Amino acid sequence: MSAIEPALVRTESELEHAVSVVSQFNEFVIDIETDGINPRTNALSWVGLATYGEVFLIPMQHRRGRLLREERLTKSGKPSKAQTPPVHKRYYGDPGAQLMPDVVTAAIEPLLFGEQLKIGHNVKFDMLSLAKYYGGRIPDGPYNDTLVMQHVVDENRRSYSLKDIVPDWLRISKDDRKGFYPKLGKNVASHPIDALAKYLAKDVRYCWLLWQALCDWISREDMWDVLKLEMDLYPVIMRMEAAGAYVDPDHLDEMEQELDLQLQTIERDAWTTAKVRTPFPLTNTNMKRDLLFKPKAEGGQGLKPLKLTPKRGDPVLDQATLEHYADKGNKLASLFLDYSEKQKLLGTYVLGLRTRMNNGKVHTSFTQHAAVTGRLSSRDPNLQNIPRDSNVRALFVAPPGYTLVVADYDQIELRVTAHFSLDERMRAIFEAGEDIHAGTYAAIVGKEIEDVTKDERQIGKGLNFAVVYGAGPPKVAAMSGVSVEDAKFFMKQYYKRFNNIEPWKYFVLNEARRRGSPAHPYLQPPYVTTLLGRKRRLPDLFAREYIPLGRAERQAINHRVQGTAAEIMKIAMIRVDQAFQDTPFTLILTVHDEIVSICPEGMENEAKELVVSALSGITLNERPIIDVPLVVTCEAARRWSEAK
DNA sequence: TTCCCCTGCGCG
DNA sequence: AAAGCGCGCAGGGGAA
Repeated sequence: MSAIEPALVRTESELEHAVSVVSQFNEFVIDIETDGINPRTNALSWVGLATYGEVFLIPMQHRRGRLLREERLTKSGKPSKAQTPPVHKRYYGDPGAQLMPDVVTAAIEPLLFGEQLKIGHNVKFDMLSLAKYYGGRIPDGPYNDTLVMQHVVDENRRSYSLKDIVPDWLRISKDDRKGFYPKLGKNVASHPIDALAKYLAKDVRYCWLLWQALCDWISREDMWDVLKLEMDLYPVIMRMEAAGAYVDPDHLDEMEQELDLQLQTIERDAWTTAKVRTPFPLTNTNMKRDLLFKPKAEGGQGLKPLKLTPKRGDPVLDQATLEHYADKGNKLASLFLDYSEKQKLLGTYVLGLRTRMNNGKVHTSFTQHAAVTGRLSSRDPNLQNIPRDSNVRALFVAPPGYTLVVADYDQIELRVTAHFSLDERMRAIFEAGEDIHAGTYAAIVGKEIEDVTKDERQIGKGLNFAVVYGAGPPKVAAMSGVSVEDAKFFMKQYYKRFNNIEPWKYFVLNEARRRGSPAHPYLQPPYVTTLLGRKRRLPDLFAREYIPLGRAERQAINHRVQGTAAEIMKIAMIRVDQAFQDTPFTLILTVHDEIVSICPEGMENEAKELVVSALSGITLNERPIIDVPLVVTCEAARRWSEAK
């Protein structure tokens, strides 16, 4: 490929030209640079655009021109001729004429808010950052995110950064990669304007080429339905991230103080127990190690290390070790354990939330490229693993004047299983609207569902988990509270009674293997699909050893079920978003089989009705999406913890 | 200092 | 014979 000559857009007429060229095409790549990673607070510093054969780079208020001269200083401050003195001073030229961000954002508005396809690598970040310049308006679709596209065609990659993907596409050898995509520091403003232009030109140009290659590949893989769902969901996710989740600030303060106090108490208690003269923080691992494992004569507890670190031979201080000695009655070990538990609650959830708060809200990122099955994931902060029975969930509240509306699917994965397996007995339980776990137990022992006890229902639950996750007798036994022998018996009965489940599993696995080539398990891997055709490629379905083989088989079955459930929820989210247009209702969170919205106080019933019908009335080709009823529970609550 | 891997634990 | 899927984050430990 020929070298890219970055044409900098510095004047209004150049800007007008750039926009008019880009607007002639149906699609374009956009990539922006900012001074920070928080889209709600960062400032725009560069816009890069690419389309058929064209690249435009628009710097704004970039202060460093070309690098004129480097001065190397010794520590004493004197100029030095030595080869690599540690301190540099650099002199830069005039960066030249540039446009103001307001002028640029106004000019590109028709590109963003028009009908053209907007392409970018994680373009969500760019749009959320730009929304500030349009009074918070987030450009609606159509979008193509090359990050999501890459994940659709190859879900098993470790990295999805442009820097790692593009060289694969262009077949750049390992040795040439460093020079091919030079690493620029995070701080955009610190680089000379020409260096940054060169870098950004590569980014937008390669993103454009990547998009073209990915379009072909998605066609080849026949996965446009999957991509369409992801890209229809894209603006919905952006709106959710922008809306954010409200956190009760007073409650957060209270919890922080309470945990602080508890930590201090534990710390003081530990100092007394250890009989130390000088207080030390209970985060100090070396100190804790000494106190537990040094002989009593040296002020320690004289415990025997359970295992040692491989390199230095220090005693390991992990949870298992601490628990071992805490169980034996060592007070210090149990105090250390208590401390780390509270520390985790305080650090991960309380302070973790606090540092990410913005005007009373936290704005998570939902990623579409993290889960191999196609589930969404949530990060920075992760709002999908908030503890259920601690007080943390109660921190999430509706804003003043609003109520939370929380809806979730009942047993969606088992309903999907019933749909795919065509198991009549399993479907009958759902058709009759009965409790699946109790119904499962009743079916295998042949008793009435009304007579199933709580303990027996637990056995049914364990068996149902075993179906979806592929758990073996020991796990089923542990979950059901029965012996391994009994678990084996129940499982055997289960597959006898629900007699289509096992054949269905074998069918899915055989179908997957037929799609692959045993001779080339990586070039042409076996794969399983979801309802819409999302693939999970599993080379290990051809493994000869039973551990990886067994794992791959469990992953295969689980993919079809979990991935399809995820698709149903994604369609539901799009429908909720549509139903919420021109209403005061807002979708704010999703946790796999649950969605959380807010609505003005007093409008709960209307909101609930919209949500329930959006979730339960999903069709595909004018038929219900699965042949098993979708049951939704929905309730209004002041705090997230108060729902269900 | 920064990055990577591992373990443990929170959720569905 | 043995057999739990999918995530993200914090902390420990080691490598660069």
